[in-house]
Amino acid sequence: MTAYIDKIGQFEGQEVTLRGWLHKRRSSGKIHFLTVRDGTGFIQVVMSKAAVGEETFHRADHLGQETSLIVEGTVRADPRAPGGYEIDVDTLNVVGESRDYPITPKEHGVDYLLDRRHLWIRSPRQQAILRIRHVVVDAVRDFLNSRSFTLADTPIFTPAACEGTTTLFPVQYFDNETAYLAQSGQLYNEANIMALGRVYCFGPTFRAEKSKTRRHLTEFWMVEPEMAFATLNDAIELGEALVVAIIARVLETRRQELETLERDTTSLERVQAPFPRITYDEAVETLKAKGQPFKWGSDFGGTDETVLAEQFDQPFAVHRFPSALKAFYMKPDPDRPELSLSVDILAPEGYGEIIGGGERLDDLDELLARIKKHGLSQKTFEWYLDLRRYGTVPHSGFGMGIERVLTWICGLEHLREAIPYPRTLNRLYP
RNA sequence: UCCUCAGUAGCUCAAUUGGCAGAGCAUUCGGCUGUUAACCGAAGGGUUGUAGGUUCGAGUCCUACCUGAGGAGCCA
Repeated sequence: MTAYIDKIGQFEGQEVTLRGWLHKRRSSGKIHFLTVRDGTGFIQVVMSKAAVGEETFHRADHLGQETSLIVEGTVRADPRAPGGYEIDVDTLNVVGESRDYPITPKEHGVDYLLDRRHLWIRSPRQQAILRIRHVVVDAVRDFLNSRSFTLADTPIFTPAACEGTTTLFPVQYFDNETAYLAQSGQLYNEANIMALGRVYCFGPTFRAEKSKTRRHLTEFWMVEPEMAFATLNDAIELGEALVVAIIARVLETRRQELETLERDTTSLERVQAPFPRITYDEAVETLKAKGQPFKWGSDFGGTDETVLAEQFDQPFAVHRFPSALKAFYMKPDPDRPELSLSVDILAPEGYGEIIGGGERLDDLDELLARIKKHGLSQKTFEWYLDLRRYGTVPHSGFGMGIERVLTWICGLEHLREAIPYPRTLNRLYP
């Protein structure tokens, strides 16, 4: 009977076949302790010379870390085992040898590990992160699907900048025209809601910023919901509910992984809607009161975000940023046109911005003026302008960075651990 | 692009004021029937990132370059 470690308790007292990899080996003269992992968990396999005989026992003398193997043995409950069970082995077969595995139980540097990311993901900590990532993605999709959102994927090759400010990756392939890798599905989402009402796109996003910080990747995953007939407030409420749903699902199903990561979950337990909300103006006042040198009209730096986050013990929303700070499609506040109907949701504990969005400009003439003012080509945006010509409606949405959310949930030091194969300024391998 | 820091054994690091280049882990060999970062004993393992310079003598000081990290700007 083939068994998997996460469900091994069902087989107590029974003979099972376990297929996996040798994680670690400890040995005495007449007993081997093999920690085996099979992709679902870790378990200690005990091999005594008396039970298996001289030949099998000596075959296990030199098993290297990460040797793939098939063991047959009896499941036994043991209070000494971290998972509650051990396996007393009868037979052991090596599937693939492994000599001089480069990632040892000792600590390694970041660059060394990233060069071996294809192996690093085998370690317990990285497995835990990737499992939680899966649950986050799953929770996002379930949440949006259950609220009548339709997944409508947006293109990766795009003809121009969605947001003029950031840098794009050019691709030379299409005749007479440079294509760029998408940095947002935003504009296409706006077309899609006019067909489907509520939509989201969920895929990789590319930013050619020369960012060298623990908060940036050049390729990252973003979910972007967009709603027709929706205000800034609707977008904030959706964002809150989404974050709450993700945290609840992770706490519900991935306790063990959070423990592996030694994540103190008390701050996650506190997360509930509604989040504290402050205006940009209030945020500036707070920063000044806390002695930060900050001028109205500039964007928050990393330190500013941390100082603001210290005021709250859960995620919080900052809304109504100056229009000059935000993309051309952001709708101005009717009461104060110098402000935009925009929102950022920031994670607590200094993890920074996880959501950015707002209400979109739905008036044709105003949008035309913005495009001119930003020096963008009207021709490129004709299709986007059509959305204002044929039955425009107020609409809102946001983007949420999956790795940023995961970094916060897992309490990671670096964003690059939150994605299987991180792409940063200087990294394209493996 | 700018600022700061780092680069020594396969890995993580040490090396006092410029004076014999070392430890732990990993590997190999030996020992051990309850280990779980196992332990005990032994062995092998080095062009100190690269190229110059100062000096009787450079891992250490100087110059340039390479690579990486953290941060700024920008953003999710």
